[in-house]
Amino acid sequence: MSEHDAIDLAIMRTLQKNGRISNAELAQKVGLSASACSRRLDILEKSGVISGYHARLSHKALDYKMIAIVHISLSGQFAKTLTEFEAAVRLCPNVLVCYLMSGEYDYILRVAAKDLEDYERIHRDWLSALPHVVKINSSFALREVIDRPNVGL
Amino acid sequence: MSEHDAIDLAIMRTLQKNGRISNAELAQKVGLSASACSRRLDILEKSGVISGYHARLSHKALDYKMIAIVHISLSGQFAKTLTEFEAAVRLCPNVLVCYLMSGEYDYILRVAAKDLEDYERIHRDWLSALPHVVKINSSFALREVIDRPNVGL
DNA sequence: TTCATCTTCGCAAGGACATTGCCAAAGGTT
DNA sequence: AACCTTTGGCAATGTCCTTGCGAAGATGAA
Repeated sequence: MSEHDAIDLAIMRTLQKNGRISNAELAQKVGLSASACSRRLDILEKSGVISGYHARLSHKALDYKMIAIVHISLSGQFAKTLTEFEAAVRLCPNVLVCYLMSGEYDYILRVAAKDLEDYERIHRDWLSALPHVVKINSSFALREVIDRPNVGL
Repeated sequence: MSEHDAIDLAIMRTLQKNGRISNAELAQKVGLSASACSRRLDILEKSGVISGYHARLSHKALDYKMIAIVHISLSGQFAKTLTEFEAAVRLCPNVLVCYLMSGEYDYILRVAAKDLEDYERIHRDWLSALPHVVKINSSFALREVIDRPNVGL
């Protein structure tokens, strides 16, 4: 594992805000020559510190206006049970986030839907069909207060 | 407001998966010449359909290995109460996501911490200090099963 | 239908950019 | 001091991005 100095952090911070900046401009912002900057960026990408770049699309354009938080309990905590559940949940394209959790519920999901009707379909065709589920609890987001891609550096 | 055809959708889908792809490669993937692709992309960006590009940083690589899901209840649902809470929570850099919710709890937060000790600090210095909070419930992620930036188109 | 108009494409060119090799400077170790 | 490792800058070459221009297709009115 490598150490990250101030320049690496500046590269990450800059690319977090503008992931499609040119290498030349990036180099200028962090105070390096283009070649040195390109090499450092290459290391950050290949080591997995920067795991990808993604366009952020306007919610309006995609019509996914509804976010649901879904708490799910399974019938047991056996490895096979968890594995089968996770394999199934990965197939649902509307599930943005899924965590195995400590506490009252086994999994927490963040699900995107176009509207309530769409969510009803997702719930019926996907969530209810997940294996080993004994309890599903859906809550709906009324407002998105924060949605940061990463921790503020 | 413009309509989006299959090519526009292909551009969005591609850039969602790889936001730093070159325009030449993007053009090839969607079946356009580089110039036509560049012009369409320009329109998508300037119209706000694509609102930005962001590098995705590995939380683990940055030593943020711990994700907590925090459920919070406030003392009331008055507009002033919500506004003050939201203004305060926005200041905490460790809060990645915050939704105002329907259901049992008022807010759900996703918080990144380096370790349990770090989370204890965040809880003490930030979360406990949020105004109008009457109940905080923290759960910890044991495993990240899915973390997608956007809905699969 | 026919013509005018608007849109969007592909092609070409020149200007910008990314990458690689090579060498020098800085820092650490024996 | 001598050596080794790391990392930056410069230069060159190949690639890429952008813009102007003309052509093809779509749209609408006479």
